[in-house]
Amino acid sequence: MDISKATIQRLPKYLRILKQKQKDGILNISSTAIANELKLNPIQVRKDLACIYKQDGKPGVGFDTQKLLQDISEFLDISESRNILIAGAGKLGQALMNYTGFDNEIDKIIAVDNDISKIDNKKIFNINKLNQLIEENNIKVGIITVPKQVAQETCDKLIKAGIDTIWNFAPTNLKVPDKINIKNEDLSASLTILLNKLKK
Amino acid sequence: MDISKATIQRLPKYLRILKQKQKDGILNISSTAIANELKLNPIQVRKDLACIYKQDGKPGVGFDTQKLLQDISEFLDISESRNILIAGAGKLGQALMNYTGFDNEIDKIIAVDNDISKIDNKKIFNINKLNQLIEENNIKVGIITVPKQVAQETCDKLIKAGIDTIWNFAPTNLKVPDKINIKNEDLSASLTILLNKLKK
DNA sequence: ATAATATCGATAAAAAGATATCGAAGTGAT
DNA sequence: ATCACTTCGATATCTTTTTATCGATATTAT
Repeated sequence: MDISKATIQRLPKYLRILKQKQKDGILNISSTAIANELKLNPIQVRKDLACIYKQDGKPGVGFDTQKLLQDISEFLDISESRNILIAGAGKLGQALMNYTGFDNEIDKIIAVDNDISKIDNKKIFNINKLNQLIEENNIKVGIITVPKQVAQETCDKLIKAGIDTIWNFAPTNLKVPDKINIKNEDLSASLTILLNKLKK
Repeated sequence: MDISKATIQRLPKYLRILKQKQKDGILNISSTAIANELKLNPIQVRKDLACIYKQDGKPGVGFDTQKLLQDISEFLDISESRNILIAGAGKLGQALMNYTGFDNEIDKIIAVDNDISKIDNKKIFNINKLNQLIEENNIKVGIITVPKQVAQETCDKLIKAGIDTIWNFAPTNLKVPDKINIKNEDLSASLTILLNKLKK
């Protein structure tokens, strides 16, 4: 079966809830309970879960918290390359480096910058070591948090160095070859949606 | 006509392109051109635009850059409350304060924090002035960038102070009353989608 | 003037996503 | 043991979103 984009996007949310439940010692959880926490429809939750779990839920009981957690984790666990490079160790770059929500998706996260004062040689490195860092750590995924004026050239450098998946936070639309996987994160678009709800 | 969420989300992207085109002195732009830049379908672009423009595009020519820009700007311009408060002046909070992509959505953006060393009384204020700041600036929209451990209590404070729209960046699912407009920004979910593409 | 090309809007079709229905299975109280 | 309740999965329906088709209009080159 094909798993939809919408579903994939909800999986980390389920995972977060399951971890909390497990911590609380709750052995089983129903689709209704998950749905309530996320303000979703229980049927939707069941359908999502049906795509990935190995063991069915039990009628009247729900899902085994531990096993479901395991199944989602396994699905989300991208073995190929879990190291990430951030280009730009400014406020946003450092915020993402310290972000506590990525524990399921990432092993190691490092940054490069051209401002020498930011370099600590532990997690932030000189940008001239870009190629070396990418190769040594087998990095495939890059996050761009540089100012928009230099975003495109930074992007080009990353691609040249072997990165094939890019998450761009600069407010500009980057152009990449077709084979490159890119997401232009548009905070402005997200805010617009939110404000538009307010309007009504 | 009802305008879809998906459409609203694309409008800021169109706006960004139109601004660039105007800067470049390009008087007309076709749906195809816009679509190419964003890797979208031209039909979709036309349909989106049809929802909001006041003047039609011309067959064979395209849309008047200036007028289209104006129409989208007007649509996105939420007059009611364009001032925003950020709770938490850490790396992420400060990054959002300085984010250059919000020019269309926001007039004024200020932050509060409990760490006195961060307070400059210009854009970052003591959290105990929260109620006063929200009232004086007629703020309706709050962004949460505090650590997840204190996110829920921060959220509650904001709502009590009169905020009715919340954008949460802490990696936790906040609970709010039904009347409150909330978006739990899930960076982890976004990254998951990206990595999942990589997998294939 | 004519033909080739680009573009539009309106309507129709297809695809994706969310929700409803229903029979079956498990739990817990009486 | 029975009954009321919860929950499941499968299938069907409905809604939203995207893409295709088509006739009409403007531009450009010949």
